[in-house]
Amino acid sequence: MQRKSFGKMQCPIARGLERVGEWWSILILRDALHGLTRFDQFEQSLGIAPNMLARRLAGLVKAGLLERRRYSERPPRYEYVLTERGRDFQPVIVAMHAWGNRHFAPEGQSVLLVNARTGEPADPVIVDRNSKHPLADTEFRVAPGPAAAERTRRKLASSAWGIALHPPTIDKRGARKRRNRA
Amino acid sequence: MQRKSFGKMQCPIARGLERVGEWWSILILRDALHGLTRFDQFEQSLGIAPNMLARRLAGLVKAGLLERRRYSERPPRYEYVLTERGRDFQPVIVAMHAWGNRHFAPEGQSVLLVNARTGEPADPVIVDRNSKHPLADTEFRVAPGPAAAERTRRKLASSAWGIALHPPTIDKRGARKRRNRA
DNA sequence: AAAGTAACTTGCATTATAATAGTTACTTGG
DNA sequence: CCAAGTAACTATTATAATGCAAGTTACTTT
Repeated sequence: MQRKSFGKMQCPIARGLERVGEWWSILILRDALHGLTRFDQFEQSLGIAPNMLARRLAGLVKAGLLERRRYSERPPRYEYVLTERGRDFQPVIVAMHAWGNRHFAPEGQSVLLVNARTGEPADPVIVDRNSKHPLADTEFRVAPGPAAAERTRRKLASSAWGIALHPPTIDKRGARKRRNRA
Repeated sequence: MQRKSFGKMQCPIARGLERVGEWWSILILRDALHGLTRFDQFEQSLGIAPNMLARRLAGLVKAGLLERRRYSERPPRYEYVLTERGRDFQPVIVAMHAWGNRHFAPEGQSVLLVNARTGEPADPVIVDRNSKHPLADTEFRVAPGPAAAERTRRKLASSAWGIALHPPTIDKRGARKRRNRA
């Protein structure tokens, strides 16, 4: 069956995933952000089959994250360089990096983010650019924007949507009378 | 063919993707972070087929991002609540949100992140917790950590790895003599 | 002239995803 | 007390996505 498309949902996360949500895509972007540009560099770094790599690179080019450009006329040779859109993906990579290190590195960290000058390890947090407050917990929530459709507004209005971390989900039915037992 | 596993790579991003990199998983986490907990809530919100949802929820439980717990004995009913590991995924969601809004909302933003008190729109940036400097450009780079294997060290040592944004990829071959033309 | 390199494409097997329908175990309304 | 409803799934069957291996093109190097 054809994979269901996220592209027509209004959610920006869904729209983004439509472009980078396939297997390999994010790892390719990781390598591109680390400076790789050539087909065989990606191939070696990832251990990916060439047909898959070709397909993913074409997809990322089509989505506007990479630009395919010829760096040699004869023989024809191409490289893949990040566009602004691709470079803007960096915060996602950094956030993934931090999360992965925190939760899936039981033997200790293998790849660190460090300050380029001092060499000291960095500890990435997301903050609001203006208030400088960390974007966590209950301080921030999602709200319908100017382009939100009616359906989107209803959805945002419904549940306890406050980027609710662990809302108390006590259900009446569970606690209620359990008469006909035995 | 069995999908190639990222779980044994040392990269924290790859390890994370092993857990959340499949179609739907990140959208499920988005909804969970917004307070959804029940099977049918996810089903409606996402428009996902129930078999897919069941598989993904089971996967996220197994990966330790969600906890499946009974909230009603008779009839047996279950809800899915985020674990700490799942809640820690929030920065990735927020970063994706910002990126998606910036690049894939040509009609204007539909879902905004706002300050819960003031209602003002937030502008998420990743900074280093200590230095407060934005983790972008050339200020930060990746480095091998204490648990890095030899292979990982070599890989990190090779390319221009500085989270290089747009390194000048001038190739000698392209510029070099093109003798036997015509 | 043979081997190497870069960037792919083709063919075919195996998995994953999806829509739909069915199942279990109750609760509720009339 | 019986039909309809609700919550949380499983089973079936189709189409697409993924993967490995091998082949191709067009040169460059030894």
